Amino acid sequence: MNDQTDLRLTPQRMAVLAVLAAARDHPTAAEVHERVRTVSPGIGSATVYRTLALLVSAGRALELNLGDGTAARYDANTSRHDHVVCDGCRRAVDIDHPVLDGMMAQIACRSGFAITGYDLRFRGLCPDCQANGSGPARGAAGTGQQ
Amino acid sequence: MNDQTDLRLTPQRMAVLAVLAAARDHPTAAEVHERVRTVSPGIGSATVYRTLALLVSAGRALELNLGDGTAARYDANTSRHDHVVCDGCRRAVDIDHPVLDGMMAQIACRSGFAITGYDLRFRGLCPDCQANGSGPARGAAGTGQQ
DNA sequence: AGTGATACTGAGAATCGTTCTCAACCGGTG
DNA sequence: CACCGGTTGAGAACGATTCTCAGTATCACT
Repeated sequence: MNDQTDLRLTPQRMAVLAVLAAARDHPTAAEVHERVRTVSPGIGSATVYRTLALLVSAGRALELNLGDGTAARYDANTSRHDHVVCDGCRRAVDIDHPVLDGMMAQIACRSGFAITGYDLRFRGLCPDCQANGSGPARGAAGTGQQ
Repeated sequence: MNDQTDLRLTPQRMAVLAVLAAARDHPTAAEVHERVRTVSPGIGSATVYRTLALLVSAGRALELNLGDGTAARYDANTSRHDHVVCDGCRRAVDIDHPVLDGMMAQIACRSGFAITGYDLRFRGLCPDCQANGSGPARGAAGTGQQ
């Protein structure tokens, strides 16, 4: 009822997948739409959203929120990894790091939750923004969750 | 421009602060509005949002996103802590745990970012939802970030 | 080839959370 | 009292996302 039960691989879906696979940044749905349109001009935004959701639930893509109220971003790198988000330019960079499995067990034990995963996001200033002396972008300042 | 530089403590603001301080859950802005209204019936939602933003930037409250696309939540517990979010009922529970300071230094070194903080959120099923056998809530299933 | 059944699509409307705009208001000061 | 800047509430505006719906493509049979 969730997997590829009769799931067609239409041109639109292939285009979205290709765009996502080619992206080295973490595009929003709107950005994906824009890029897909260069190759499949008639595609509608609903289709892009639908396809993105499909890919996420099929495990072919990851959805991530930067923690400010901005649009969700998508990542074709589906291996376990985390992100650092720049407070200046909002860019998100992938990071690999030693995992928190031991901590998950502790948390599970103390909270009574059955822990299935975690999201970890670091905040900071990227090298470029440090050089430019840019402060945090307006509109999201001080709004990192915690 | 950020602190209590000429920040009036109006009845509305006191009401919002009081509601937030009394809340043991993590209410959304709409929930805060609803609760404040019982005490200050005429208050508008714009005022609630404004006040919440004010409290956050004054360090009197924390804003948090559950990572699905749902509304931001507010927390009067401003000490450094993280959350476990239930995939069933969407409840968020505070957790204290040994911190990641060492890891922050590593990440900073490897990524070139100047790391200023991090957001850590665990996902799982709370004891109640485990007992009820509830699967993940519809509408946000499989949508935790990363 | 003809016929359903079903999945997929695009357009646009609808929805939700949030912010903006604006006129009215309030409290303190000169 | 007149003024001033911060504050308020209502409602419009906004951006992101989902829903609705009618039209289309595709498959399984015949």
